Parts: sequence; structure tokens; C-alpha cells
Amino acid sequence: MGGAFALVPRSSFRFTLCCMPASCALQFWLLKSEPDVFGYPDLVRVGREAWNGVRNYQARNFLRQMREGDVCLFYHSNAKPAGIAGVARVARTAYPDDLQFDPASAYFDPASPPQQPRWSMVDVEPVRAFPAVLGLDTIRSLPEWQDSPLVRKGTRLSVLPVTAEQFDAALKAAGLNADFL
DNA sequence: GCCAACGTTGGC
DNA sequence: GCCAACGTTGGC
Repeated sequence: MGGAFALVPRSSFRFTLCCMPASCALQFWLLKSEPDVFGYPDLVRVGREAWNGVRNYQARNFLRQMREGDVCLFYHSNAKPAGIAGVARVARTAYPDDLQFDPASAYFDPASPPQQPRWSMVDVEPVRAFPAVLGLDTIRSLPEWQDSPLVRKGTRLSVLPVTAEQFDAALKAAGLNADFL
């Protein structure tokens, strides 16, 4: 076995403890989706997807902070089981969400100024499916996640930042290491 | 299906 | 700018 090497979560080692300027540091996020509508297997099937339909300012602002290559936990909400289903990656940074200008869409926003679109989306690609969905109850039990909006009662944020420690803890709880990153 | 919690809307 | 009403989220 890897000995001391294995004791160091690879993602933290590489991206947090390395001598990278903060402006370049890899960021981690969690994206919620209802699997009945679009689940992680759907992302795997299509290979790449525009993360549209976000209509909450705080979530939108997080989308706009994303950089190419940022790592996302894909969370299944409103599901049995609810939890993290896999890892995705930001393939394109924020650009205008086209659905806001589509009158036929449920996400149409007639008040959005075309010259300064109100809503943004990013593109994401699948990276790795979890062996099994990491249930919300398990996530709640992880010390690293105690302060996350995900587990805070009443928070409905659909795009939220994740720390490197939270990411590593989730991966470890899912039985994965971060070598694939 | 229930309902707590929260964000948004719109009258005033 | 207040705040009641309404809609939505999302776990259970």
C-alpha cells in the first residue's frame, strides 16, 4: 500500500498545499439537480451540458465565479436517495442562459435586459460517477460538512461552494481517492 | 403529499 | 420601504 503517500488527500495536496497563487487555485462546487429531470447518468450520456435554469441571484453569482476546470459535486435533490452522485467539471465559464429569452421556457424572464442578461449558465462535463450515491445522512455525519449550506436547515441554494476539505471528505466517504483529478 | 423555510412580488 | 401573500425548494 502507499504508506504515507495515501494519507495525504491528493486533491488537497496538489491544489491547496502546493505553491499556487490563490487566483489559480482549483475551486470546488456543489450543483443540485433533480434526477427525474436531469441526473448524473444523463450527464454521462450527453457528455456535456449547459447548466441553465438557475434563477436565484446567490446561485447565479457562484456560477459567475466558476473557472474552467473547477470541480463540481453533482447532487441529486428531491430524490431517493438524495445525495452526491458523481463529480463533474466546469467546461465553459459563465455565459448568458438562453432560456431567459425563450418565451416557451419555464425559465423565461421577460424582465431580463438583452443587452445585460440577468441569468448565466456554465457548461459541465462528467468526470467520475460515485460507486453509489453518497446519501445526505452520510454527508451530514461528516465533520467537514457541518457548516455547509447543503446541510443547513432551510437553505435551498442550488449552487454552492465546497471547500477542498469537504470535497476530500466526500470522496473518501464514497470510497474514492482523488487520483482521477 | 406534507410542510417548514425562504425568496420574490406587488400593493400601499 | 414595509410586509402580506404567494410560489418554490426539498427533505421527510
